[in-house]
Amino acid sequence: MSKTVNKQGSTSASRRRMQMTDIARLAGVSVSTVSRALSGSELISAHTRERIKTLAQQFNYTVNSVATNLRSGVKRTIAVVVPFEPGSRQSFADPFLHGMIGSLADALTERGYEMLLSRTDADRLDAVAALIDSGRSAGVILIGQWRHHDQLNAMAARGLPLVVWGAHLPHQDYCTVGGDNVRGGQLVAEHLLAQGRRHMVFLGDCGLPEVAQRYRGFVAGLRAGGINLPAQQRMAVPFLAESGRQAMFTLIDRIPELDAVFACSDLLAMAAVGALRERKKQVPTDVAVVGYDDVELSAHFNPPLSTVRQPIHEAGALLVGELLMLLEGKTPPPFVVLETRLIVRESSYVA
Amino acid sequence: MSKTVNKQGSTSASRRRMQMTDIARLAGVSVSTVSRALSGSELISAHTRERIKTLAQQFNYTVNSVATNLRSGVKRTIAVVVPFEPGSRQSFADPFLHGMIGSLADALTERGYEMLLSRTDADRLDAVAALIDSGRSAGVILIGQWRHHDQLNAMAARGLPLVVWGAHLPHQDYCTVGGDNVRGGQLVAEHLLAQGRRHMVFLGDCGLPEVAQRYRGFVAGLRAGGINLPAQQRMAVPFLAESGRQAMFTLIDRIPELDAVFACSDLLAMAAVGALRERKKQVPTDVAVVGYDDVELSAHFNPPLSTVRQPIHEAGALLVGELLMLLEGKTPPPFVVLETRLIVRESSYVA
DNA sequence: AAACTCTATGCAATCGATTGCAATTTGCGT
DNA sequence: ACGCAAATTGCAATCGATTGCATAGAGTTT
Repeated sequence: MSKTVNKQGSTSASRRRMQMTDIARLAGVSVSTVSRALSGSELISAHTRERIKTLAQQFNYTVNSVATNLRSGVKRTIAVVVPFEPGSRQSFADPFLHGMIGSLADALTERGYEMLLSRTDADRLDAVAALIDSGRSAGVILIGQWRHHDQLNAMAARGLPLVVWGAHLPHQDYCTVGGDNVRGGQLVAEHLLAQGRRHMVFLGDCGLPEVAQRYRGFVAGLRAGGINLPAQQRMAVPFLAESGRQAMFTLIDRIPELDAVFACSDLLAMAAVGALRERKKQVPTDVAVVGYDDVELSAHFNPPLSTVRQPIHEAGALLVGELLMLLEGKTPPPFVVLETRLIVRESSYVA
Repeated sequence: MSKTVNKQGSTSASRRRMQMTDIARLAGVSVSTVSRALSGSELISAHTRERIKTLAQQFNYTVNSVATNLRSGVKRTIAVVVPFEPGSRQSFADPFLHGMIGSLADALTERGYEMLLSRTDADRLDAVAALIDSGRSAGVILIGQWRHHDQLNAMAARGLPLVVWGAHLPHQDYCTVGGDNVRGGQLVAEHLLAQGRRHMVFLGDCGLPEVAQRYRGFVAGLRAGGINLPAQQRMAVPFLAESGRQAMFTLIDRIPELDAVFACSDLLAMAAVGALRERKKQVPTDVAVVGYDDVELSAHFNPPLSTVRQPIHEAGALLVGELLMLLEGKTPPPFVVLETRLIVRESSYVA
């Protein structure tokens, strides 16, 4: 016969899944034996073990991990939570998030964990706790702390296994991994000053801790060079290309002598370049642009984008590592600040 | 007191999770009553029900969905599988995938499902079956069929609830949702011909069904305009920016009279623009570039990128809808081909 | 006050696996 | 052939919930 026949001989609709009892019956042994054989227990004779394993494979049987979890209490699912701004769900669009998710997916797969991806309203972080309380996941990795430092502290106080990608803040009871945002902002300031720029603007919402730190570093760096950044040279924009573009138009009109833009994400920086181009400003000749994150596309942008690199890959591995430590009852470092480098490309450099 | 105390009064390490028996004891009723009260059953008096719900909230109790699933047999987790090319894990980097994942996340959340995100070696798709067989997820949404049409057919024959984003192929037993790739390629051909372009190149790996269809449409469109596309004007590149860049260099050297590029993804198109720029070719004046997907960034690229729009949002909703139909035992349409539009922007249009 | 509805709650089996302990089989010495 | 240890395998309790059926009260009718 060339065509294999459905083992249940059923009509395609109602196929009951194989389960351990079925295999046990087929092998003529008890479920205990099957369970032990499939988990490779030495208690079962090598011969029986192989026979059962083969049988299971033939019938496409895989142990039901839901039942296993229930019985053994071990969960191998980690929730990765990506908050979005209430109102617009759009924040998922930032390529930085994708890089982060990819690197977390890698790190989790490597350690044998599954990844439950969950988008949550940034204002309803209690849903995060429910992911753990309901047993759906063993722990949570949250990307960005947004405006909810206190809520996160409360969750940590409840002992929820939680690690956060974000800024290190004072009075912080939860674990964070993040870049050195202050230093990042400072590096950009120094670079732009060295390029002879004097009239800068900052794109980013300082309501978010990471952005606030970048801003602080930037302002401090400028001040050290004898330059002030008046409030009207800053615009609080969400991480959305269109918002960045609009904000940029406003700033161009407001500050005619504008010669440099520091955007707190590469996405915003790209949008800024677009807006400048529409207003016939040359990048970098007229206006230098620096972004943040160093997403993959930045190197291929036109012109290639100067930016502050966030070590995404390292971050993913660290976040996962720390969460697993928490789950094992160990105490990970309360915060890790990763090294941050400025990558100068053509968008801010005139030879 | 300002600091809240852990309900269990435990040392942070070993906190046993609340469970239904605890709530039952606290309320002085049986677990059955708690179960019914929390699920809002009319069998329980309104008064008791409210009392129990309040209690549960106070103690941060959420029913353990693992146990619920086991007992009720209903699973509310869907696996989304993103294959990567064996060898390089990089294919996750394509922004189109992120858009797709985002839209699936939305559609699933809306319908009350969780999303298990899984990266799998494109050559080991049997892992996909295991996701279902092991009960980790109720069904699978696979992004792209890659080179595994037959394996997918086999899985469908086994009755696995599976829907695929990709091309509609002959002899296909699994459900697909995809764009009209042939038409897409054809639209690009017509557009480029109308722009007076004559020396085109195609970037993309025709080993993948979707790409092959785009290529077919493109070639057909060119032929209708009296132009041939010799094999050496095509390069099989994976969906990676750097590969696109290198391929483009090769093609520029190989075809001096080159005046148009059709890349089978926006990512490749952007990389192509970068390579052209490095070789001092103006886009679109010297060379027109058209991409595929219309990812969010394309509109903000420099120059804004002409591209074929794939209706990602609609696709996500459809994929989820069809999978849920399968799970309910209904029969969804075997394939859906979504309308495909050419978006002309500056990268291929000279006024 | 007995008989009979309802309403609200509890008992116990069940989902599909794991695992400590008991039971059976096998092998070997004498 | 008998006894005993070692090697296998099976029984039954368990994980945390759900749900059909039984039952205890409250209220109504006669």
